[in-house]
Amino acid sequence: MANRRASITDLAKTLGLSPSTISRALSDHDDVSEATKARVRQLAEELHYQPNQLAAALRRGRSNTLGVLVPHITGHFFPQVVHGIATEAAKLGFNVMICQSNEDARQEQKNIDLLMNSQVEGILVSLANTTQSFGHFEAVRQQNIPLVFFDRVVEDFSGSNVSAVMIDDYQGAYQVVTHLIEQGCTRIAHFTGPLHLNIHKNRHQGYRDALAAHGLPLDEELIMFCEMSQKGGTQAMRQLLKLPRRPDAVFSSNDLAAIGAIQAVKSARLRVPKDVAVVGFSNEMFTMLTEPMLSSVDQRCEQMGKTAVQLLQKMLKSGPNRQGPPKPIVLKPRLLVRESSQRR
Amino acid sequence: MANRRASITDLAKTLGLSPSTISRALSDHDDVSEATKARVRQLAEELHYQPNQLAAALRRGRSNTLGVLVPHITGHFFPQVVHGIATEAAKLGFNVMICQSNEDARQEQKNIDLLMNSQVEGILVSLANTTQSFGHFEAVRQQNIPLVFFDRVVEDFSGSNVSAVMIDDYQGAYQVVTHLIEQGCTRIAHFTGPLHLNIHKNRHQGYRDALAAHGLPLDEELIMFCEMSQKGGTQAMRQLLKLPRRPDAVFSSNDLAAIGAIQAVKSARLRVPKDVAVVGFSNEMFTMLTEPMLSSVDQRCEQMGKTAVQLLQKMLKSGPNRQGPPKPIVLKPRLLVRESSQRR
DNA sequence: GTGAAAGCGCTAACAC
DNA sequence: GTGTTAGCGCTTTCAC
Repeated sequence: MANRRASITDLAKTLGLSPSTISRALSDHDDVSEATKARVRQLAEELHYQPNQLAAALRRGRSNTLGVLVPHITGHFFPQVVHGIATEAAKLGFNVMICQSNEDARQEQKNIDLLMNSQVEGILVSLANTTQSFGHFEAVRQQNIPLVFFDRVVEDFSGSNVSAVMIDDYQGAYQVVTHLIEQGCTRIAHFTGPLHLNIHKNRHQGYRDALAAHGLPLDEELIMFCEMSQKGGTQAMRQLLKLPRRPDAVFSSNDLAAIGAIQAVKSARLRVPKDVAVVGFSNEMFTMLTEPMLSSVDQRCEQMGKTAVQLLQKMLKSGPNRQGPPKPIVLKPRLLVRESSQRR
Repeated sequence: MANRRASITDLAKTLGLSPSTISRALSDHDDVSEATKARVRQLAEELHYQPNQLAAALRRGRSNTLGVLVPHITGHFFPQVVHGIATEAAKLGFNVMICQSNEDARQEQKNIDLLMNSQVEGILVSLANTTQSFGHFEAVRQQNIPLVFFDRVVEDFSGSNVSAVMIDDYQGAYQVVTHLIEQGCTRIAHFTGPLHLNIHKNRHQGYRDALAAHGLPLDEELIMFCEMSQKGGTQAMRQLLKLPRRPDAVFSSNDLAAIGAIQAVKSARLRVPKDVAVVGFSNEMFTMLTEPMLSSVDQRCEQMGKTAVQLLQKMLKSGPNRQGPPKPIVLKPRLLVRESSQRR
């Protein structure tokens, strides 16, 4: 019943040729006559011959597969990056194996092993947020399997086949604040999450530096450490509006809290952006749905995936005998100015 | 330089044992002495031995890998389903290879071939919307590779190793309309996209039948064929509000248009849900962010992915000698009543 | 232009 | 308990 697949040996027997000739014909090798190629191709077609990639990969020592390890495939960011990875990988002729660490260091380790056992040719990783030690990547480095970290990277992990792609959060924040200043805002508040997370730390620093660069004073009471949810944003905004001198703008470290801020401003009968301009971060899908539409920062998720694959490809092509690994790439985020911050 | 990986043969030589013993020891086979197992394991550890899955898979004729083919990994729905698939597959010990058809029938075909060549043990597919013919699935059926369609299924494609998972759109719509009627609404409008798409057709039918079942008249002027975007929803709602007898509720076939409707109602100085109750479909992330929060229908995306994998597993375990394939599974959607439709 | 032969790394049937 | 042997399906030298 289970119609065994036709193999090269089968084709060979049927045509009275040797397996090697069949193999060569199928891969369009120069030194097979056109006539033979034609016969082979036709029979392959008829029998629905499907080359066994496993066998080919084993023989060649190349699996043609890339491994991807992400914390999860939910929310806004990772699906988009994965989409970018899958698309670029397909373009370059790679298959993609995807694993999730579920933000768990142990699963991350197991998945790294799994990917290596599956003989992937390269690995793309975004770290689980519980990962503290990096022994499991040591093995990857030792085997000289090209490794690209994206977004959540190990800063001090280098090697001849290791690279990284990140987004410049600092720069994104800096752009936001500069933009707000250009719109005439002078008391710019900042919503941030815990600063031990890089994304918040860098955005926070960009905020401070942009203020300083434009000669604006830093008012600590405008910096709100809040839960970065809609509710958190609403609460933080309510507090700010009670200040004797209330802010005329908010830069929120994510979009959710920014939306909360807009809602709080509106329910205080103030106007966005006239009384308070608001800018978020990440360019989530729903930024287009609010009234007014929320200005935000595009993190170029797909580009990140694409770039990560390209880095991998570069390492694969040049082999380990090279002047160091490709430099880490830092993507420039794009400020998207929408209604919530456009005052003139 | 490229530290070749240790192989079973290497372990065998080092320990003065035969490869088969090593293999058995590593897979914890009963008839290897504990002493030997211990020695083998220790050496394996030391040398960072990683079994070559490719070779094992080739030999066993089982790759331990499932293939997933989706139109794309963007938006709300597919990432969630893929997440469900990946999670369940990992739980059952499968790797997952993911491809995107980009809504293109030709790429779909190529990817199916690719997955088969990669010797996946089963395939999960959601059809590209351009797919008209199904020859490429014929090959899968012939090879007896278990195949599960999810969400976008081929209705009349059956086989001993083919099954499907869908969501009951009709039922979801029916629930929505029943709920609105229970809230006291009597003139319930419906926003729908083109009816040649199954999702819209079924939701539309659910709408009609629910009205009829509760003895409410069907008013064709309340059925709006509109673009299912925020803007489309706004425009459709504006038109409806101009009617002599305006509707007191809207059931939109998706969330985006529902949000548009809410905005139109609000800017007409009417209130949601008091004057017009609104319910969407799909339970997108942003339904929680609107004011009032949007009632919607949860499509149970993750559950769909999980169920699809379980169906595959069932076919794999029982083999082809069975009384027909597992029955297609139709998931019951869940109505989530939020503020936008709660009138009492 | 084609064939013979070896072997990728692993497993499993069969010996002892 | 352990070893011997063969082979999964393919590619690739080396021969002719």
